[in-house]
Amino acid sequence: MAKEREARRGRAVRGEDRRAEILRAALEVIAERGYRGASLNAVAERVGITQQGLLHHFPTKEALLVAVLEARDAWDTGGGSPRRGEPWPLDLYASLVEYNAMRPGIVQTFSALLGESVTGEDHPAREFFAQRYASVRESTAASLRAEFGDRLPGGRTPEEAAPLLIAVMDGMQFQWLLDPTAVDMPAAFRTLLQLLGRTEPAD
Amino acid sequence: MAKEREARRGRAVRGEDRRAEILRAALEVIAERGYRGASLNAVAERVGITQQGLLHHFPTKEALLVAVLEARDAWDTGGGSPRRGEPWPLDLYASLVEYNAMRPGIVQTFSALLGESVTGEDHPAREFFAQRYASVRESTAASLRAEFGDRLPGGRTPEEAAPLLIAVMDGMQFQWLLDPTAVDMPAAFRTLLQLLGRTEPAD
DNA sequence: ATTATCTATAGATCTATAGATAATGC
DNA sequence: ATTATCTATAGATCTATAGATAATGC
Repeated sequence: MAKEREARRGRAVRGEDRRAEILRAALEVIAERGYRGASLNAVAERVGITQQGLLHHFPTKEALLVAVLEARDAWDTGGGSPRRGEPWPLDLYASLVEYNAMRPGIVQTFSALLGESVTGEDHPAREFFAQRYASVRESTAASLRAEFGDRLPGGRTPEEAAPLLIAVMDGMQFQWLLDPTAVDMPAAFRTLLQLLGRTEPAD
Repeated sequence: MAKEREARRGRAVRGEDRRAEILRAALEVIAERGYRGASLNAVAERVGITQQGLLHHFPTKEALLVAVLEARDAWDTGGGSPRRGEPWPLDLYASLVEYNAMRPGIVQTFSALLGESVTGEDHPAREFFAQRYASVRESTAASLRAEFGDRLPGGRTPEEAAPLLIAVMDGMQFQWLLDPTAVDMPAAFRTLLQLLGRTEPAD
């Protein structure tokens, strides 16, 4: 095991590369055991260094979690942030759901962190998620308003509909993680969009 | 602290009473720290006994969790199980959401456990939630079918709509726990029910 | 006699600090 | 000189077992 350590090879992995490796490993371990259950040692082992070696790159366990959360933020708003500039078209939300349906690892990590974050005011992910949901509700409402105006065809305001859309995404993720064959996340999302957007009942 | 222990008082708390006290304390501690983060000692302290005293009533930490899960099951299907006999009327689901909106502690405990349960095949709550959701999807679909027949007014099947309703409940709970002022759980649920049930758009 | 608790403690972890050693980049 | 890792280890916990003591119910 120790023989495989990077330092033994041609050259040690430096700076940003190593950090990225550690973040990927942390994401995996958190998916499997949650943040509280994820030991620094388990993450380090997966990278092939010691737990103390890991702490050279991230001085505390909490710093590592914060970096994971920030990486996700950059990652899934990477193509273009819904926070600045024009609101995303609703189609893009549907694509994101389809994208997530192919990435159980990421979905599992963030569902686990979301669940943990509600335990106690002091959980290090709590503030992150509270702000994230506020921001996502806002940008979703903006997208709905851009598409439909101040009232959706069914009579709802964008601010009423936005939390519903987000709740369906999150709720479906849990059902899907527990039994991927039981539910169809993208279909559920499209159904809700269609219910919100239609004026006349389907035939 | 030690002076307050039950054994010092007139008579020790016996059997079922003590078990109920421990379950209530465990529910609280899990809400605050999750299952992995909940130490037996923290639970025992809240009851006023030692950690070893607690293990007399529940031989392992996992046994305690199982008992908490079973208590919940009995608790919220207590008035009449949706699994046997007639399907619940949809109004009752709406009432349950309103009921939950008054009980952040319970909601927080089970949201935290749901989040943890998706981490790893071996999490002791995983099987519980997998079966629970299968069962709840089934009984919700049955309720929708009893109300609307094989197609809802909007054209959805009960089996399509049921996971959506459940997802909205769960997803809204997370948004609500992170910021109770930001969302209205019962209103969101009623909105979705109305969208699913209506034939004509609202005026 | 049984049930409820306690003290003592084994045996695993876990995070983090201290300080040494080795590799890299000027 | 700086960066990356390692060994050693302190100091907290945590779950669970063993065995003693006290209270309760016949």
